[in-house]
Amino acid sequence: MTMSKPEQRRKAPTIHDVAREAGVSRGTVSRVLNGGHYVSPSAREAVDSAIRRTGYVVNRHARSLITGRSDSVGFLLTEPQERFFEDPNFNVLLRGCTQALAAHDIPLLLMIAGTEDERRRITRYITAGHVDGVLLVSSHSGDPLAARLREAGVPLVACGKPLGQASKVAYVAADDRDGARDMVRHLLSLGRRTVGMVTGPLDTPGGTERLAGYREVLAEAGMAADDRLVVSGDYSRASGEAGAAELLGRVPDMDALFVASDLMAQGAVAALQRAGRRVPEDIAVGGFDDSSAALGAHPELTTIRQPWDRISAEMVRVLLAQIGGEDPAAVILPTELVRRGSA
Amino acid sequence: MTMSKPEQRRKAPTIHDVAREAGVSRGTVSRVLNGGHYVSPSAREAVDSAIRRTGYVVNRHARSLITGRSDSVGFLLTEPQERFFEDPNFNVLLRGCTQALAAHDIPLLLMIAGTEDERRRITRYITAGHVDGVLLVSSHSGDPLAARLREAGVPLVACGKPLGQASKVAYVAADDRDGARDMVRHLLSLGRRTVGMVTGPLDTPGGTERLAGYREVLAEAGMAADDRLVVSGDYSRASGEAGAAELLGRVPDMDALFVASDLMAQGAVAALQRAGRRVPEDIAVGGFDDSSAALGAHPELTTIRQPWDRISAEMVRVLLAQIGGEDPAAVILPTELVRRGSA
DNA sequence: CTGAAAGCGCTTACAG
DNA sequence: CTGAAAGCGCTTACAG
Repeated sequence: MTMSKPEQRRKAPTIHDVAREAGVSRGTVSRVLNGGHYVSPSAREAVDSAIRRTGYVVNRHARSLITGRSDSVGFLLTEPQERFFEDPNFNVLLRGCTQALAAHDIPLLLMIAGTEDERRRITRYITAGHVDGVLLVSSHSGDPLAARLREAGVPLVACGKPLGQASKVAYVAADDRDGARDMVRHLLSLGRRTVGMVTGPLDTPGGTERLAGYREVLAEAGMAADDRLVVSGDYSRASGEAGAAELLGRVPDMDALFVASDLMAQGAVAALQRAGRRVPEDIAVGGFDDSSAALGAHPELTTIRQPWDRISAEMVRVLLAQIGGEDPAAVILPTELVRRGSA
Repeated sequence: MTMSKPEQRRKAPTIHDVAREAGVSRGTVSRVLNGGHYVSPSAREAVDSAIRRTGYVVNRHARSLITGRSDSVGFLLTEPQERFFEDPNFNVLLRGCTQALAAHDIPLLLMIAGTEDERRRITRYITAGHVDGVLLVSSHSGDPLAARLREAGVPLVACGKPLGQASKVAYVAADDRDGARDMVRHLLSLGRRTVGMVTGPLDTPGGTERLAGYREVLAEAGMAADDRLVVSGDYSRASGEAGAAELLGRVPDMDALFVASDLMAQGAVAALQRAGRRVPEDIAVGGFDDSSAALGAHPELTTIRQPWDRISAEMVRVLLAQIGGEDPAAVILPTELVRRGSA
């Protein structure tokens, strides 16, 4: 009559077992669990030891039921999924947020809102209080979800400045404009004089700000703005290829190209090489992100590093602060030029 | 005296409000919520309507407290993180699992166990019952986490066959060996005669099975096994580059190369080209995965498609079945040859 | 500093 | 089919 199955999940010890073991009341155990205020050193010690002996782990459901908090956070993706999941930045951000939350013992719930149906379901889930706050990844403006969640009073922090929003949404972003300036200055410092650009989507901050930085530096340098040198992409590799080919057709003597993401730049390099141009000899190419795509290009990309580790850490910090009652805040982080083979 | 802040989170309606509104008892509302058994049509209708009017959403914490289930699932990554987050397959798998679970209204908790500390914390969290089951992504054998969770009786399904485990672990995998056979046959059908291979890590099923398939086909074709033609990688792009360079040094007249992942194959193509070889004219290259890395290579990779959509859907199905009391099951899914420019 | 007690919002036998 | 009641495991005023 031995058990042949894997060990049954035994009934877990409760606060009651710990209290009995420690010779105190359940209230005292709870106080120890919640910061140890108003507990004598001896009681605290007895409880700590009883917790170790019993292997007690708090039942989060019971706790949440009474506190009204879930002690969990949602990571919400509202971009059309294909693009984001193709984007190497996404992984870094997701990992960073997961680990920053883990340090606070807070689980991350991954939510993907691609369709209107999913948006509805997720909105209901979130506003029902199943998460305490939301890390929002959605670079496009006019996202209805952000507005709905704001109205419902859900603590929220966006990755990148939400363009269309009332200014009250907290966000964390790299300094896109400054990064773009650094890259274009670098291209000019190489002696290049005809600098094209493939932008990101112009309804995103990365799209408009990086373009603005590009224009500022050209203006500083006394170069006339030339719209033929600018084309828009959508952050996909394919749009980088198409954009570079288009520009080459318009301005064959272009000798430098600033591409607003590494993945697009990877595509751009391939298109330029296919057209017989050598990178960087004939045309220097600068990317943006310093994502893994920068190493997948040949030559490897000179690019602008976005500090994703810090971005994710700050997103979590700002969100937890809001959950704790502080006001929304905006955080802008500096970028850095990374030189490799392409420019 | 108007409110200037975003709308306060009002107190959510409870089952009690619904009962009052519908003119029934709380027990009846609960029965409607849990499948509607033993409820008269009229009562059910009254409850449904009351739920709509009040905007009631069940409080999952209260439910979980009594049912003992969390109605959530963990997605656990135990690979050293760098490699996985570099792997484009990961995104597809994670998205697929999230969406398959969402269809059941079950949230996915993302867990990353890179260090021993994290492993301990996560084990405690899971065995405390905070998730009902675990989707495990860990290609290496001898992962202590899988064993610990099995012993604790936690429903579990692995992505890929767990090599070192007792046979009792459920898993879902593509048919690695068969896919490798298809690729090598394809290379031979092109008239190539000196076929090298860069394998995956040999403590993973993808590593050993794809190598076994390669050897089988060469043996079938009556070709002598030649260890100089085989080198091991670790699924990183860099290891693909190094592997291809190494093989070229050993066997300069190699005219085909099978690489056990697209990301490694991307690196291999770059290394071959750097060595002055044309792909596919001088040397045909076949990858494995049909991940986004296949499109990032130039030429684009001929590869073996792993059916990630089906893999993730099956992982979720098998896990939910286990949570529902069924025995662990293994599912093997067929692969498919995808022809592109590299072979 | 500590204990006894109320209560969070549900589900589920138990009677009827 | 339905209601009244117990109870899941916690936290938090309230007295002392």
